[in-house]
Order: sequence, then C-alpha cells, then structure tokens
Amino acid sequence: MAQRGPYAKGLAKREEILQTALEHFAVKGYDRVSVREIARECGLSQAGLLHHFSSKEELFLEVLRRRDDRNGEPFVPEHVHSVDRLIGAVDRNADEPGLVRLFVTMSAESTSVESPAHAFFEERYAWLSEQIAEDVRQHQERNEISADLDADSVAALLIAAADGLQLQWLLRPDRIDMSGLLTSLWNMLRTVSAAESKPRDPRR
Amino acid sequence: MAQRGPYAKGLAKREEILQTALEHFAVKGYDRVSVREIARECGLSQAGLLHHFSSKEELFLEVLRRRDDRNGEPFVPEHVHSVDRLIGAVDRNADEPGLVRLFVTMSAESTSVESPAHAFFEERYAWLSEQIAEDVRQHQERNEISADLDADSVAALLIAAADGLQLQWLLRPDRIDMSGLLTSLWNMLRTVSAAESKPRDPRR
DNA sequence: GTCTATATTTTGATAGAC
DNA sequence: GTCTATCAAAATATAGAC
Repeated sequence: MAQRGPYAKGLAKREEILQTALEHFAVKGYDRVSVREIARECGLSQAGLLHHFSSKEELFLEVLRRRDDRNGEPFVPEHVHSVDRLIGAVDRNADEPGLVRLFVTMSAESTSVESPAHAFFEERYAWLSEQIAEDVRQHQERNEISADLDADSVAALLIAAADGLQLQWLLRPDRIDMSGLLTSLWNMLRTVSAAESKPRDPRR
Repeated sequence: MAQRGPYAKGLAKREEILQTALEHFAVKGYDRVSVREIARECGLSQAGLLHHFSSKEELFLEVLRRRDDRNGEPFVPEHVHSVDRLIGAVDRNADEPGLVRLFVTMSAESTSVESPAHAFFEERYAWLSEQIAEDVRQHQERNEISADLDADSVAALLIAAADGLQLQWLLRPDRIDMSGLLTSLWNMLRTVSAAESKPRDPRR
C-alpha cells in the first residue's frame, strides 16, 4: 500500500516539491520566490504544483512544519537536556545552511503581524523558552548552576545567542563555530556566581 | 541658503520620504511595501517620489545608510567603550521598534547574496566585530576580563546576544529587557575565569 | 517638482481538457 | 495528476506635459 497504493506517485511528488521549495525559500526568501519557479524545478507547470498545495502560503507553512519536528526522541520528558539538544541542533545545522537561512529569515520576517509565519514562530519561541528555562531550573536544583540566576533570563540569553550566531555564521561561515561558541557560553553561565553578575548601570 | 536655497523644498520632501519609507519597510519588510504606498503617504504620486530616488532599491539603501551612522561621538577613538556603546544602542532601540524590526529583518535577508543589502550588512558586521573585539582586548590588558578568553569569540557572543535579544523582544516586547539582559551577559563574561569555560564535548 | 498616462513584467489563482 | 490557457491584480519604471 505504501509503495503501490493509488497515492504513491502523488506523495512522492509532494515530497519533491517540499524539498525544492525549502531550498528556494531559504536562498531567496518567501517573497522573492514564485510558485512557477519551484514548479519548473520539479518538472511541473505552476498549475500542476498547485494541485498538491492549494496556495503558495500553504506550501510555505508546510515546509516550515516539516522541518520543525526535531522533537522526536520519545521516552524522554521533553525539557530534559533541552540545552544540550539546542546545542546539538545548532551543531547539525552547520551542515544545512539552507535550513538555517530559512529559519533566520523567516523568524525575522515573522515579527511582522502580516507575515504568514507569525503564529508559527510565536508559538515556537514560547515553547522553546519554556523548555530551556525548565532545563535550567533542573540544573539549579542539582546545584550545577547558580540558584540565584533567573532561569528565564538564562534561557533568553541562550536562545538569543543561538539565533544571533546562526545569523553571523551565514555571513561568515568559516569564521564562526556556532556550536563551539554556544557551548562556551553555556559552560560560562554554569560557572558564574550570581553575586558577580548583578546588573550595573547599563549606560556607560 | 539652507532654508531658502533653490533646493530647500526638494530636500525637505526627501527627508519626509526617507522617514516614511523607514516606517513602512520596518513594519512590512522590503518586498511587501510598494513605492506607491510610501508616495501616497507623503502626498505624492509614485512618479513624483521617483523623482527624488531613481529606484526603490536606492531609496531603501539610503534609508539604511541614514540610520546607520550613530557612530558620531567625536574625540573618542572608535573602539573605546564599544561594548558599552553596543549596550547603549540596544537600550535606545527599545523606544524604536520600527527601527529594530528594520535591522533585524534586513540583516536576516542580507544573508542572501541577492539581497540589495548584502554588501551593507557584510561590512557592518566586519566593522562591529572588530570594534567589540578590540574593546575586549583592552579590558584584558587592564585585567578586567580573563586574558585567556578569545576576544573574537567574546565579541561574536555579545553581538549574537544583542541580535537575538532584539528578535525575541519584537515578538514579546513586555517580557524581554534587552539592555538589562545584555548587561548581565557582559558582567558574567567579565567575571568568568577561562579555566572553567573550556569547551567540553558539544554533543550530549 | 510633480502629475498623468502608459509600457512592461510578473505574480497567484482558476477553469477545463486530457 | 498534470497541462494549457487565461484572468485579474499588482508592481517598477519611463515619457512627456505643466
């Protein structure tokens, strides 16, 4: 049924479209890619492609969803080792510049309410922040990180660094070691004592 | 000559256009704003606007350039207190969500070689990294930060955090204190001893 | 400096044949 | 499932009048 079922051909084509679309959206951004362009690359007409996805926006959202579920890993409560998972994901991303560019570009664009990806990224950040903060709290309970640090702040900094490093890496791939730098940061955060890191006057 | 010169009117209109364009690009992104839209807002026709700027792209680049020169501050060598200046800039940005959105969106888009802003942001990052790293080195010479830390890495992390925090702030303005968090990070980096922050195996 | 008018291109989406 | 044909709606840029 999987190989010869009535939908086998359609599903295969659907996958090819999603992969091609990912590459194009990643390189040029949502607005600069036309459905025609993706279709041609897949050996289809524009109308032929839109048989599989009812609109450009739906195609785009499906691309995002497809690449978002690296959550897998069953039998482990989600937040356990979330920071390590974040670092691992960043590390793997170093082999997929297209995917990185897609998420960097789209998360930035998503800050506009008009973006088709607005809801998607809003939920994603809320989920990720909570996962990381919970992991930080567990480290605190085990005295592996200062209990006086604010877990939500640490989470925000880690996620910010991950995002910002990916941006820099896209511009200068050979000069930025994303996962190495993120690991350094995580190690530093764990060795810092809270008393030393109280905010001072932010202005010069 | 400045007020009544033959170009006074043209220059004033030019400024109005640049300001309006900034707001629109910031909210909707380069591709989702039409020249017509900006023109109407300025009480001009599309052709009327394009009398001042030969193309949409040129208008856009001029907007970026205009908002980039907060370098000013004469009589101080550029790199001195660069980190404090970075924090100060982030702090001021909290009053200008439009400007933040413009730079976040455009720096992300600029990672594509096809982006009109590619060269602009490439140069900007190279310049900023060098400024921050040099400031870090000066702190190291004064023993205010561990000499064993790599100045370029610290610079990369600070810039990454600044960029990433701005992204998160756009999505959840009330939950992210950009300059406060960045200040915390800077303080932590200065109190960390290098021996404790040696990289370990990045994978779990 | 600003307008109207227009040329040219491109896009997303639909209808209907095969 | 895929194609051809077509529509309608944008957009940028230019020409030329005032």
